[in-house]
Amino acid sequence: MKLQFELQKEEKNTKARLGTIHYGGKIYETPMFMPVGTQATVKTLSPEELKEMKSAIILSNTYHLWLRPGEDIVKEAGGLHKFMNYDGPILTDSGGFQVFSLAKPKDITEEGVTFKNHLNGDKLLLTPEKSIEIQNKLDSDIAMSFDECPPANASYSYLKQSVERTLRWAKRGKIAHQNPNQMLFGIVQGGYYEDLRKFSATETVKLGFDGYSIGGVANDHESKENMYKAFSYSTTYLPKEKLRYAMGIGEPIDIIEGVIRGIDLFDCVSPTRLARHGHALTKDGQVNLKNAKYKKDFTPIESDCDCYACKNYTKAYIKHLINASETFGARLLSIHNIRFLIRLTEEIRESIKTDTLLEYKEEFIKRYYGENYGKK
RNA sequence: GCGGAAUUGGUGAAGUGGUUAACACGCCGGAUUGUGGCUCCGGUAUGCGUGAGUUCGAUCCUCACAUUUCGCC
Repeated sequence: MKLQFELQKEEKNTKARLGTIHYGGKIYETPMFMPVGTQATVKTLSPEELKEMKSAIILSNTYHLWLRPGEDIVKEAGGLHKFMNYDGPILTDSGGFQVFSLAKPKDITEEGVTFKNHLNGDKLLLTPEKSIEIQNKLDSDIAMSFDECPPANASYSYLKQSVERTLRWAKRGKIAHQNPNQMLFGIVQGGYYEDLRKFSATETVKLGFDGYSIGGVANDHESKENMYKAFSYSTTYLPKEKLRYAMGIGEPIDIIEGVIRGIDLFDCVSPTRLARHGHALTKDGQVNLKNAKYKKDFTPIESDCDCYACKNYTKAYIKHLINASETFGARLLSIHNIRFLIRLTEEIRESIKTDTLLEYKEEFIKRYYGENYGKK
């Protein structure tokens, strides 16, 4: 059962889009936030809990499942859905991000990327063909092309040759792709250079993919403007009828700005990572529950939130769990933070329906950042 | 009662006769954007039991006292 995307509406004042994803007899709406479950689990959460918070697509990772337990074991289990008991759509990242996080530039060749297995030190070679083969066996619903995700400070000349190589890798991956039930996305790179993004997007589109990802946008912590430009430079050259996915993007404001620039899908580790470190996302900004001022705060994280954590537990209790390193605290905060981002996309979709996304953005910023927005 | 040992921050403790008293935990903050890592980065004793003395200078040396602790009667 291959996933189907339908574009439903474009907002009047921005490039924002409303869409539907048909999958397994169910309909999901875009723009959408996708929780990350690198090792075939969204850390601390069960699939039932994810459904309860209206999560749809979740992510998993080729590199990690390749190393452990191994793609053949997942295949023998009946594929990733059966293995982890998740019947919603699953997207797998190709291992491209691990090129960024684990490999050194000299480990990257035309053939592929040499990694040092972070579990035991073994030397491993991941190629576009291998990445696709693994994803075929995992039987995810959306596979990613194997790309190079260069660092934010990469030079123009490096990015240019990197973009060209990622294009050649995309072509090789497409040839290797064998799973008719699985979508395959191409990835647009090119840093913050308009001509490189344009080249990368148009050439990737020529190869013909089921959807398009925008990569290399989540590793610059200096300039949000650059990130937003990279969104625009990419989506401008992508076909309207296909899904667009901003890889690794998940700060609330970045999701809003991404939607405004025509992006449909977002994923990010931040809701679960922040949760494990004691932080809660709220409409009034990020809250650090480790702060002493919450010691006697017997109110929920957000009184108007419909999540399991907010309906049943107080900040003081969750703070205590986090301070005591109890995993239930991380679970409650993960539930809240993911639900927060999903609720954000629900509100974004409502404002696209009424063509009021820009007003929504202004109100969101005013409340989330107060007077300080832009001064950071 | 006699003899010995000890006394450094919230805790466990290192240390030196001379600019800012190590380290760890805790505590107080901050970070975190296609997740190796409950991780990373800051801050946290104007003072080294009390008093007196020696010395240019003492947490460090001397004496007294207090407290704790061990052994003996």
